[in-house]
Amino acid sequence: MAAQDSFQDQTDAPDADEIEKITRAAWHYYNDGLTQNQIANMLGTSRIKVSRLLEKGRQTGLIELRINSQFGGCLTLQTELVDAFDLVDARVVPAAPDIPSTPRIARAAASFLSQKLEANDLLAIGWGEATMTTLRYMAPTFQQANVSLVSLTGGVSAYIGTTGIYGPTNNAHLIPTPLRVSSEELAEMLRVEPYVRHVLEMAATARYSLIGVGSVSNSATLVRYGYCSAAEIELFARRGAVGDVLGFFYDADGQILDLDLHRHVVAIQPGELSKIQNVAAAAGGSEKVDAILGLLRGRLANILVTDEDTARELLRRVG
Amino acid sequence: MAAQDSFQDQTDAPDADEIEKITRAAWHYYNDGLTQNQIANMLGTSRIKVSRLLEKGRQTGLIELRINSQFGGCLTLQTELVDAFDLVDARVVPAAPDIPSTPRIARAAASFLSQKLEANDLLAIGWGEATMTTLRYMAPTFQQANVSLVSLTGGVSAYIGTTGIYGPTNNAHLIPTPLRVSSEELAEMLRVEPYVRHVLEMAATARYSLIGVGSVSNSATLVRYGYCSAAEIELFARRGAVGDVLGFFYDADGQILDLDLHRHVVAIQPGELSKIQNVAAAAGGSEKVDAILGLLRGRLANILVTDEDTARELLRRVG
DNA sequence: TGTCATGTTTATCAAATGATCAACTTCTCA
DNA sequence: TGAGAAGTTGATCATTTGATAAACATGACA
Repeated sequence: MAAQDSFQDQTDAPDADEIEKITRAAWHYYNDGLTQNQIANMLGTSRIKVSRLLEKGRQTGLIELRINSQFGGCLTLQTELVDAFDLVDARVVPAAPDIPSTPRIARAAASFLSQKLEANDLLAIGWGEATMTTLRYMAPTFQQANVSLVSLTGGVSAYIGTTGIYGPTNNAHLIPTPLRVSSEELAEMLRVEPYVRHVLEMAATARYSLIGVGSVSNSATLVRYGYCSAAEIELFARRGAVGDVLGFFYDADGQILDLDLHRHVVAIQPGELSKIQNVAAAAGGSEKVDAILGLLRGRLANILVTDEDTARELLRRVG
Repeated sequence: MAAQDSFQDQTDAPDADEIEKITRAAWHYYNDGLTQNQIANMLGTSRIKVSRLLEKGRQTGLIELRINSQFGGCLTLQTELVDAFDLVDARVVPAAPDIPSTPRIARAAASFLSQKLEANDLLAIGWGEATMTTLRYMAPTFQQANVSLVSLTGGVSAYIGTTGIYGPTNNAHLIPTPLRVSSEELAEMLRVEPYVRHVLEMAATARYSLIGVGSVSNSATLVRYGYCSAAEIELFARRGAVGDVLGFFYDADGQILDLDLHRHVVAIQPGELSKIQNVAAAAGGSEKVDAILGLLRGRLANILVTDEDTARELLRRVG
């Protein structure tokens, strides 16, 4: 469990006073086109301080760059993806070799969701790195729009933490269990536990959900966080698994496999997930192409946020 | 009429190919944190070109800076305004001496509306400089979300022009007449003209509308564009006028005055305007405080976008 | 109280950026 | 065809900016 500490935020959230300053600085810098020096004079502070305020604003997602092109995102690939896989929507971030794609995809996912979520909406979230990173970028939106979080699986509380970054009035309804427990019996007991049940039922009522996609490899997040052993992964692969959602492995057609593991997972049932109107998957990278293909074929998600290279590969493979 | 040419855009809209490039460059620059040199290499162009693409993106509103603070805008003043005048929402841009406030307010208004408007929505627009500037910043949004425009008054077509900046599929339903015509009879004839009538009826069904606020002074836009003479303005002032919406002058309580002029105006009737759920007024400056106060007291608008100084003055005067 | 550790501010400097001006291309009209 | 206008691209340079490291303040703890 200790390993999950690395899920915590690296930048701490700015307080109200700082938000005010960042907002002011950002306005003058980006909208008014003033120099940092001029802003420093107006705000009665030093130039370097302004520089840092802006940097912090960008990091935390308080300052968001929105690109208003054709379809909100970037490329014609988006429409092609929507058509090819019969999706509700898609976002494709431009290719950028040598830059890790997860944070970029997370940025796009955060931007997408921020745009779609309305005041007092409920966002259901799964487990995984992409999900976590996306949430971090969305923190300011949660405060602003009073969006509540509800978890689809156990193991989420570790990276939501007890910090108040999701605002004072916002509730985060999390399942207070690990993603996987040691026995089938325990898992069942937890699933019927009133509070857990309540959260899972609530999750099914969300208008939007955000999930990650796991690949079937030794470097999968599930393995790195100790939820699965490398041996298990190999076994699943031989059984035809190409990826996982919420801890459930599926084959190339997106059919959930019948695995012991699945009875050890504390999460919403995949069948229940499809009750949610908009299921957005955030994932990219060549190692995840198989997993994403299966996911989309099995209609386990209807919105995809990915990167350009992955999108091209998906379209090549499906065409 | 020729005077209205100055309403035209100064920056021409980028074409599809350029939008693609700008989008790519913007992603790498703002989201990935690359330098313009690196981007130039990736895109196979020169550094200076990238610099210009980014500049153009910012100018046209394609690249939009969104500040996700407390209430989407900036300051606690926003909540105070909402409370004091019983508004639906408010946006306040931070004070910046020596910078003209109209474009800044327009930016904020554009950002606000872009956020609120949904696909296939209809936006009703009035006449005036602030409205025109706001629309310019919103051009990319119109293309993206397929929002249609409908005019609340005559005289709008002059600044919408025949350019395709509002997208190929987007319709702009404009009243093809001046704001004011020379006789009462002509005005009435135009108002009952089927097409004009159709547009006005359509306008009343819009979910959002954007209007400017005119002050009662010789420097008012109405005077500068020749719709009113200085003598008329003086007369209106003596009759108690503090401002105008859509060419209709009202007093300090926001009651529309009974003026000959009003029978010469080709526009939706003020009573009809209030059928629109969300009426956003974009205006600021010390010379407009009286006009805005009257507007809000008479509930002629329920959303205000203004600047910090004006907001403070409004609150001082009402308190 | 002193010392160490932590975080914050301040100076310095190299890198990055936008403005200016010159060169070039493209198009128009005689 | 060629001169001229209008717009686009490229080079140079001053300004702006963020990174680095040093100084400073702050607070915990022996």
